[in-house]
Amino acid sequence: MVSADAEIKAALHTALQHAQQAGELPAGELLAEIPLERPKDETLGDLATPISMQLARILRLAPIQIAETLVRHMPVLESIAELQAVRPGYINMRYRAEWLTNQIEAILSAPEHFGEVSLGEGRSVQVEFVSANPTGPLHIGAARNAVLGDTVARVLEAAGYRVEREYYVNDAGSRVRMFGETLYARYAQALGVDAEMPADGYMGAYMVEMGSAIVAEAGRQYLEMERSQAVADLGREGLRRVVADIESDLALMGIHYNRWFSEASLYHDGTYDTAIAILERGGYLEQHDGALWFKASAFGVNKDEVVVRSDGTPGYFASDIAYHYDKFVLRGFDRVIDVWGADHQGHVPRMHAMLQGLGIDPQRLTILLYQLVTLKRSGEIVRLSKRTGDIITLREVLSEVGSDAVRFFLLARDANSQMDFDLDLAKEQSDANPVFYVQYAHARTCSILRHATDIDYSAGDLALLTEPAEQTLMRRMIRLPDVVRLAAQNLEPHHLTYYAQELASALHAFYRDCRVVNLEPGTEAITAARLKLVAACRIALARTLVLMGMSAPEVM
RNA sequence: GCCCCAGUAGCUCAGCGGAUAGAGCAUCUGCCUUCUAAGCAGUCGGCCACAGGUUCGAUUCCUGUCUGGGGCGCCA
Repeated sequence: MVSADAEIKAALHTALQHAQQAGELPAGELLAEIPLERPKDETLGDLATPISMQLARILRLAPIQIAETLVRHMPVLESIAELQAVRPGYINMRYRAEWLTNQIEAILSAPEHFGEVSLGEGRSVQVEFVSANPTGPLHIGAARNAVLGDTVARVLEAAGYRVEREYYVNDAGSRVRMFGETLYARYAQALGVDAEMPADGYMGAYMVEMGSAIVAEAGRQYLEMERSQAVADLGREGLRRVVADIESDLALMGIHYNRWFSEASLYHDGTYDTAIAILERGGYLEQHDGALWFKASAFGVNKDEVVVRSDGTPGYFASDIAYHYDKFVLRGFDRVIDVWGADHQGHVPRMHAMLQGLGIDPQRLTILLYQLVTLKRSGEIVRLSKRTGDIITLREVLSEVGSDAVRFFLLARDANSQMDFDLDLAKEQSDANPVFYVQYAHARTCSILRHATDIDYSAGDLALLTEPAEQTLMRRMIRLPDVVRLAAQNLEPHHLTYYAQELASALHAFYRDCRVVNLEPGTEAITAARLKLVAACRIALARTLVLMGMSAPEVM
């Protein structure tokens, strides 16, 4: 699809040069970047540039005078029909009708690609998200991570990146041992043995259930082997089950990973040793107080970080070093995005320092932080704790609220802003819910098209669509690529939710103002044109919903 | 004490240095014999937390203050 923006910016540049050569504008430095914006008020125009205001000081002329001069020198454009210099000094522009309808035709000729932009140019990016400890079911707090990560991945795919989704399975370390101990106790209890729960064990009911389930399948065999062996084996078996549950929970939200990466594998295949040796060679490791430290202070970070504890076991940072060495060096991703809750925010500088220590450009790693979600039920904040078992699981919420609503709600806010997720509200909101508003618009387009199954509208002439509602709808539709670009550039998928509502709104207004399927004689041409528009709009709505990971129902 | 995020309509929140600051919900008022009323139209509602600064121009950038959340472990 032709980029109107690029064409216009180039033309403004040309106009400026011509005006200067003609002596109508004084010589002066040109702006590095030509600003182009979409007026908030759609009646002002489709695009506008405040360039004259920025040039006013450099050229020592009134903005409006510069704007008028530039308009006179603008070359003829494929995308723009009229230019107008107005009030403070804006140049407002309106799309050429033919260009606009061509964009709509383009949607119909490549439906599955509508909204795609070439930003990534085939570069590879790994998005690692959720990665919650596999010691219990996912709780609702993980959902924001899941939605953010998966939607960023979808947006980046649409923006031309080669994307891989990954879940980092923390299957090494002390928590996993504790998990095994807990499961051993629950397993033994299920067999009537009076086993004691470890002091810091996982108290949730799911451990009890898992203990019983393993008894049902495997009998007493773990009681008959050596205890430490049984704890290890049960831990591994329990982990396998929890990971399987996590996988199916996320699948319920349409989230599928390319890879489930084992933390423990980093220590078995030599990755850890290799990565640590690089830091050692660089002189970034230091032994003191019985532990091995990474000298983040060598990179201007205020605190060092423990790599190997004084008891000889590697800490989580040791794994992070090896894991990111694997991501960047062994697998060679151009970019990596780690999605983290804001409670881990303090570690970001040390992650970048560590990459520098490994000789990797830290700019290749983006740590996408999101503020934590507080969960409300009946107006009260619900505390979350895996240890006490007082949790609300993602699965519960999904069955109560549904994947589409969970995704939309969690996506609709900037990751940087805190949010309350009110369970009662999410459940109650059925018809007043923006989720249904958008999906209903899609269902409505399908409904219209069902009424026209006998009509061949392939030759419909979009030039006939001159009603304001038709014009507005077309303009909203072709904005999707801009939204994708914005969301991909800033890693801000929440823009999609606002766009979706605006697009749906335009469709509903069109439905009110313009009768589509009309069987009266003499209306064939306009009916065909409108059907074509509706068909294209259905694609735009469906693509938007798909980008948000939501379903696009044909009937509601 | 130091670091990070936020403070915009009654509520939940958008707003990439530019025009009269927007949406949904809530309030109030209209609109279904015609392609789905899960819809549409209208109404009410704002010292953009506060104080300075930079700028032709600040809700947006900078500094400080206040308020809320998160962090400052040989936890992850």
